[in-house]
Amino acid sequence: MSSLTPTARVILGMLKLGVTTGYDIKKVIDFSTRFFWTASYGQIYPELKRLRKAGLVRAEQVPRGKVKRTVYSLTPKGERALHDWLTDNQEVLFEIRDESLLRLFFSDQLSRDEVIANLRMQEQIFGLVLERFRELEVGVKEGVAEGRVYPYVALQYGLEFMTFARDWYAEKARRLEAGEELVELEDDEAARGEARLGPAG
Amino acid sequence: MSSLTPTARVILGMLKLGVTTGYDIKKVIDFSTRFFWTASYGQIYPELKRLRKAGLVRAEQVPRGKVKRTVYSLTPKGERALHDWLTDNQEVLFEIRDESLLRLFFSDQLSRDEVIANLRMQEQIFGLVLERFRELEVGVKEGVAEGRVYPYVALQYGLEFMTFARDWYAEKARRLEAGEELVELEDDEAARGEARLGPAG
DNA sequence: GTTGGCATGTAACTGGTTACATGATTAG
DNA sequence: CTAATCATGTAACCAGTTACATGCCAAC
Repeated sequence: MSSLTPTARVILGMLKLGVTTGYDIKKVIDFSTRFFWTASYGQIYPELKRLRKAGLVRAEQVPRGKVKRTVYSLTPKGERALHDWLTDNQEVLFEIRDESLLRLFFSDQLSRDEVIANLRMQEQIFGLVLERFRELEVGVKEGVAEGRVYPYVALQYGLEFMTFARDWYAEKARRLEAGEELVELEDDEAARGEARLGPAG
Repeated sequence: MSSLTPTARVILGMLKLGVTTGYDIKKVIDFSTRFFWTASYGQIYPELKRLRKAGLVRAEQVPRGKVKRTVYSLTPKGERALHDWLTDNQEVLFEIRDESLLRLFFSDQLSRDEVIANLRMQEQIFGLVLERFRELEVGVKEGVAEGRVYPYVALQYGLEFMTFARDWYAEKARRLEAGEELVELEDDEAARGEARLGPAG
């Protein structure tokens, strides 16, 4: 398996895309991968130094005027490490931390109106993110002609996912507002016993 | 905004559902919220003690035989904190960390076959998770009749999301295998310049 | 002249995982 | 008798965020 630290992965990838300084890497992350992969200065700068010590990147001082500025690039070893990671299919990391889902999970504690409010809020949040993605789309699509196809493909995933999530919450909210149940019990017995069964205790 | 730590949120929610020991909380998390909210013993036990000091939960020694065993329950203050958090809509946390998306993002560095392999792998992984969710479905659905509706609703979200993700990767893989492009350029000029434009550098 | 962006960095902290340790009980 | 599971906990570590600090440069 790849021995690169999480932050090293974005860094090497960004260097390969021609992003050269720690500052720029952070900037590019913040309008591209940020929705599924972030990094802060507090990680990027130390990691660049570690990568340099490990021989995966080389550093060059290229000051702009009197502002010191370190330009990084991949060494052959770094290129190899990047490629190895990109093609390594042992255990791929996938993590979601979604507080709204956790709240949904516990929503039997809430009144119908409270649940509706939460669902509508989620609909709105995902809608806003979707809008942000749409704004990105133009710029990212321009990159396609220059060979940066996959950032656009990844963005498509984001657009579709956000659309799915927004619509899912909207639909559940709509049903609750219409007085429908979110879950229909198939079995008649349980269906007759409907309504106000409190949780276990 | 809610001042509960991330781990405190699941704990209070689980206590309200009638899960009483640190051990049980961990067990229940591991087959329910784990896909969008985890916690380890290293967090749960210390957090239970903190919550007790803060007066949100009370602890009672209920040994089973000679095995010491601490049963926790919510105090009125804890109930209030839980409800406040569940209805607090200031800034809700949503985080994804998806390495496969990051790799997709950088996939212009890879050959078509390598990309296909990655996409197929993702399809498979999401398919497996989907199966796991389907296995959970029966048990979780039984809870609905006892008033635990929303765990099942949350699971529905999971099922639909996994289906979406699996199919998305499958479709992209299919297209690449069929020799289609993942992105059609609208503009003719760029379309003629197709193929092998390396990234920026 | 002052705001904002370029550029780099560090220290303190938080949140979380992993591995380890202990010991009782139950099921086979 | 022994493996699995119940039950609790800690220490070491890792990853990551936030806030702070510095100083130059360009634009208004």
